[in-house]
Amino acid sequence: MLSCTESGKARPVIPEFEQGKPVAVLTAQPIGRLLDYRAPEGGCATGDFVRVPLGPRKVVGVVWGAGQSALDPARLRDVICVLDLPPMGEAMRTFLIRAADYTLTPLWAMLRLATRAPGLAEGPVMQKVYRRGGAAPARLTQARARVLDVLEGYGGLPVTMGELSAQAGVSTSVVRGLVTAGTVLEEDTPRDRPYPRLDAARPGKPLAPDQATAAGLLRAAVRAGAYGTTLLKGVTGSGKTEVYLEAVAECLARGRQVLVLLPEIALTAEFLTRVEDRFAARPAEWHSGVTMTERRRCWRMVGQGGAQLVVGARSALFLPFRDLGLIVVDEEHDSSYKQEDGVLYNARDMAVLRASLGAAQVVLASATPSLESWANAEAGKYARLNLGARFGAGGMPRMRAVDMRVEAVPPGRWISPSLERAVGARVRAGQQAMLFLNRRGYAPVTVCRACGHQIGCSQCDARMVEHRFRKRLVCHQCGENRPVPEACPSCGVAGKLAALGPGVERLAEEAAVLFPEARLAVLSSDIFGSARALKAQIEAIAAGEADLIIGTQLVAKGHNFPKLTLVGVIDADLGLQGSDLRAAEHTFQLMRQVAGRAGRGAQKGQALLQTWQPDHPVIRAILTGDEEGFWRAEAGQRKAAGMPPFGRLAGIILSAPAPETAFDFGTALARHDGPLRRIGAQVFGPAPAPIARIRGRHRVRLLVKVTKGAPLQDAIADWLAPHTPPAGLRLAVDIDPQSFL
DNA sequence: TCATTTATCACA
DNA sequence: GTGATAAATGAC
Repeated sequence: MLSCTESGKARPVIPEFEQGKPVAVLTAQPIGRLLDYRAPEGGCATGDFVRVPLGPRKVVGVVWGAGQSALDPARLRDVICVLDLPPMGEAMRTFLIRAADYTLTPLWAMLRLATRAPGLAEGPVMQKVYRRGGAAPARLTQARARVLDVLEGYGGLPVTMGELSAQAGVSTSVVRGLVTAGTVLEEDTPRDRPYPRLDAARPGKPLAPDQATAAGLLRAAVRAGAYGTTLLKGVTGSGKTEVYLEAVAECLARGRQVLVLLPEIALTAEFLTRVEDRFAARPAEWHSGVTMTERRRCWRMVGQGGAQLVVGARSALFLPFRDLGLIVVDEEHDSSYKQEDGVLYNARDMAVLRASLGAAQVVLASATPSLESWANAEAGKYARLNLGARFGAGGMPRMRAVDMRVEAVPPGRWISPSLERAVGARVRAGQQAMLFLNRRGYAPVTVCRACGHQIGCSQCDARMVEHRFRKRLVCHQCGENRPVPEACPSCGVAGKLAALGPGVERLAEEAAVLFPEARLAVLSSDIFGSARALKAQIEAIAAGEADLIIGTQLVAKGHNFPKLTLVGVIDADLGLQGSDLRAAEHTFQLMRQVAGRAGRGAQKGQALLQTWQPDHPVIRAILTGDEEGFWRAEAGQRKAAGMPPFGRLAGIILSAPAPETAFDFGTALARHDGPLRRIGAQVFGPAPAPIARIRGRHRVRLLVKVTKGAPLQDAIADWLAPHTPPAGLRLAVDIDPQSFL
């Protein structure tokens, strides 16, 4: 049904824009301006979702204000109708405008993020449901009795035809017959049903004293009903989740909505169960994995107030919340909060923006906060709460470096004798051990021993990584893959290709030889086809169905393995190398998290870090656990260099099929840097972007660096405005880039 | 985004 | 000139 339905919702008697008056409409189409239409019958108002004609098509838009075009109003086309959706409020419109300005993204692209749900233009879809009626059946056959039994089991709740007939094991005609007889009632209900109420009054788990204090402060902040951001820092296992669930409870009790952002879909399942335990019902879910129907339900219910709590990925920030009182950003340091394709935004920063416009609270939770958040807390912009105590006898694991310079590790092997002994001991004692290596596949490099050629990707500049499990060479940048060749593609000599360096698959091979009696489990994102398979594997491991876990990055994220007592980091130096300023921060966070996996149960955990540079400041900070010292040292270095968070950066990424196109345009931009110099900004580049070639497109990057507080976005807009990119060249501005040289 | 218009090019 | 195809354009 395509009609714009009337749900009988009362519209004001005198509309803001009466029929025929010109109104400006924003659509999600790539048009750099608002389009004017005439208000429809019954009029419309600012914020209304409308359906408008655009060329030969009909699209969804939002009334943005009074018409402004110089066109003769009589020649404007009519708004087709006002959609039966709650209008977009002032706060949400401001949020979209401010987010667009901040990220230098066109407003229409922001609206697209905010309307990414199917069937917005459609009226509520109805569904037939059945329940027990009054009249007794004239004839009670066996089949009919089974239907009534099933209905009895639902205790008066309505059931769908599909469910009813399947459960009773009868055909639909049996139910039909009962409907005609009046024994079963048929009713229409909207398909998009509200989510079950969460019981905010339900008491939570008992809290340790420091948890209770933190929870109390968060509750008070929520109760105040004003904007504020709190950095909730607590080591792994310190009970951060319980603490912020108290703030969630407070917010729900006050009748305001809550959004909890998680960095990974894989983490939602576990979190949903925790919410169910705490509030006796499951919340709404929003991420790329949910079905279209569920998406529509979620979007609509969030807007109507039929969803109190949404658990989701970063894009959930753009849902049409009616009254959002609290946003929790869990694992706030996680780099996946930064969208790196399409609209470039950082969900953590956008959460703060949205909250500040809607008098909401933000809780940034992490064991290893980002330097940005740490600095904001130091500067007094964010409140800061620390959770120290840790449940169980564990405590933070004992950490020790394994100095690879003195260990005798034969070539082609990566597990040092010290680590081997430690793992062997744990496995024999019936405990779990984990080997961590942040490299997927079998070997990162495949080289020809005859000519020295390294097999690279034909589309990117990356090297192809051998995946022996899949018997293919895979490019980790673009996903291109092909079978492992017999002969070298460069010199044609057969049988001389050799795998260099370790990947998790190869590590698993080595471990299988060293610990033949141990049950191995390899956790790598590319081995599992689906999130469900991965989840099943994680649960099996947690239940103790493996002795030795070998994993990548994936294992560092919030999974709980109670029997795990030893973590061995194969190459702690990975990530320290290279000139990325954030490398130290990332390594620190990753190692601390991995180490935090060990000993969450009753056993004391241990972490061994294999390193070639045990004196490196980051490694030392990890080992001594001197976090504050690490942050302070890192902050000092950044400050001295004028780098984020003490200075600001923007990346300009130019991509084109031919490298010269991008380079020439970049050079032209760099030469005309007047608007940037006016605010004291410097331009660096053009240089090949961190990923210099993706899917056949060459990427070049310029970096703009400026002191904090300068009007960076305005200057960049002025700077870019006079330059028209040549055909085939794409330009993207990345404010606050995640990685910089 | 997408349908339509306009420019471009190889070839007769 | 013809037709096919690629690039450019405008949408109220």
